[in-house]
Amino acid sequence: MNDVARLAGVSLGTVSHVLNKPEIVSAKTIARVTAAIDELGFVRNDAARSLAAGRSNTVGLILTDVGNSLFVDIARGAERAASSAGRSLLLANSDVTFEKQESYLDIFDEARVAGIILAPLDAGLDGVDRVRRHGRNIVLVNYAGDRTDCCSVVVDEEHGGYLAATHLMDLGRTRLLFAGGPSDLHAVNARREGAQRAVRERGNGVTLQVIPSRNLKSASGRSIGRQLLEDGAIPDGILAPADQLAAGLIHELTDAGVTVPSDVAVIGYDNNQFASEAAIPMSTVSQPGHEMGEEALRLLIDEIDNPRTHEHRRITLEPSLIVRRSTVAH
Amino acid sequence: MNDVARLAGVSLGTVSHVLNKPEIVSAKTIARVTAAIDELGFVRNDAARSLAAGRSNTVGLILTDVGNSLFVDIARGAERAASSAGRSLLLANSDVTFEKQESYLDIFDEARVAGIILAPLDAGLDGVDRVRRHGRNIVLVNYAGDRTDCCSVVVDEEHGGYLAATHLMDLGRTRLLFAGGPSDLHAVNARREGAQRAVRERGNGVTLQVIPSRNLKSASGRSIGRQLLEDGAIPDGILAPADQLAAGLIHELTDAGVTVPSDVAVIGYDNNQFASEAAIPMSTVSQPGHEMGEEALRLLIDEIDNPRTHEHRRITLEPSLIVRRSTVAH
DNA sequence: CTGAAAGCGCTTACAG
DNA sequence: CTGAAAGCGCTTACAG
Repeated sequence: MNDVARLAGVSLGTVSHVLNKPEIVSAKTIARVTAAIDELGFVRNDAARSLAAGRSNTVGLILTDVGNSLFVDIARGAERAASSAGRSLLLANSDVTFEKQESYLDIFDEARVAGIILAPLDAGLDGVDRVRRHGRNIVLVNYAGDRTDCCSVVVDEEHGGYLAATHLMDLGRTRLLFAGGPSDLHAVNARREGAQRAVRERGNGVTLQVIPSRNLKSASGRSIGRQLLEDGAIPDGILAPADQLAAGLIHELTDAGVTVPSDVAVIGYDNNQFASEAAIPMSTVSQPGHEMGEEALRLLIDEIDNPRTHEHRRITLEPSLIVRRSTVAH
Repeated sequence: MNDVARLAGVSLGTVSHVLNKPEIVSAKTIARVTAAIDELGFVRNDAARSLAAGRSNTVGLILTDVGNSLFVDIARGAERAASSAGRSLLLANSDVTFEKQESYLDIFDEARVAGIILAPLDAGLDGVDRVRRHGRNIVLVNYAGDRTDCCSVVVDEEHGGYLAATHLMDLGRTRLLFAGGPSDLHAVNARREGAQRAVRERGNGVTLQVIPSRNLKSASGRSIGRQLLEDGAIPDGILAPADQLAAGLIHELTDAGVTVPSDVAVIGYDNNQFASEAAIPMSTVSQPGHEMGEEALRLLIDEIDNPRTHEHRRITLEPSLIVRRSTVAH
């Protein structure tokens, strides 16, 4: 920057002003300085800038699982909102690992980013406190426990379960199964409760069985499918709290000659990319990932820009039903 | 850090030494300093550290498309290698957009990261030059054009096409189709050439037709499928240069009553996550994403740590064939 | 093994 | 509108 100032024949401070507050600099000076910048190929040192300014321009986003397209959508939404707010967005993947989540929180904390958006694991929100004590702004997305001391963007998981169960009952299914999911996962519980409420409200002799599983992966779906086949008691409607799990289930059942959707209608959750690509395109409950990312970033920017007046709030978005051939033949 | 020094009763420099070169500090001092750090909840300011040290500890990775699980694998591999090298890895998603790729290069450049791993678009490698002129270390992954002035990790795409075609011929297929892909994409061309070489070497009256498409998405596969059905000339073996495209193709054909694999065997490319989850699990050519990420990070670290002795090289990894039910019924 | 001091490259009141 | 100068929080020779 010194070189730029010398070449342009102005002082250091003026170059800085051109970069940060061009509106207070004369057009002529701006032209001279930008010409010098181009000639020298100058790139501002962001470390020095952050240090001197006491704040950074970048925002960090920690995702639970980039293998799940929901989080990719969140990232895209956040990225769009960030670039229209003139901020850069850096990503980190905690890969469903608590230690990595904590480690990335610390990395962003050390980097003195302007703020952090965290899609947290159920495992614990301790890191959030640690980072907030250092004055870091943080917004939670996708899961927020019962925290009200920071902003969050969540989806009404209970309603998602309700939508799925209602859909199956509308199709005349009466022997329902909520298949899979660890029972210590908040989202899974909420989705199950929504399904149970739908069945309760509808009454009419509809039953809802529940079979938990260790995780939400395809293999869990397969093993539940095997179990159903062994017991010989196949339900006529299945709700799975994850598309992957639903895919494994469909797989196992159709391999054994069970027909989807006529024998059993199956609905997943998350509207993952592959849900529409499967040979039997999958009905699912879709979460508005883009919107989640955008809203989260907007809340964060508000907190950064208006530290005084900012009020923490929780935005709850609604999931939507997507009907494909795993529940309704065409 | 000043507060830490005061509380521990040592000088600033000593605190810094405890953090960076504990081996030259006495055990007693280390204990006192770490106690003070814990008590104060001190977190080192990375901007100041980078500025003073003249280098950063973090490495940036720019991915083409986090929606493609190949890139997620690359990120995981790089992440693992980074953490075992004591570096932090920050991700950015260029989302198959040239402007975003360039913008993230600049962001990492401004941040003075220790190095950048770029999975570049075919569109152009100009940004690479710009960033290298600023002394930034950069390693290319997945595609490198003909650059030899920086390290790169690529996969033998031609061999992948060869593997796929050979597999189909081994199954006795004689009327092959290389389906889809824009012909200006390097990877697509290389895969097609590999397939053509396999057919040429094998001879034996095997034919290989080529139908290009605008992109590699599922919809392109569907439209090629429709075209084949209209023409009434269904090949008995299809190679697609992307799993998504293959999925669309399989979809369209099976909907019309064509049986996969008995009527036509279909093989995709990339071993995306959904390839194994599909109702007809898909044969595909797998690229060693984890290894690509690890090797790229290793090359980068070598360049960072040994600026004098480092020699640029290109590592070419081999793809492998994964056989599933879209080519071989069980 | 420890401390004092210069310096990294910027930003930002402040004075003019 | 522009310039001179202090200071952001560290690292790192250097001296002891």
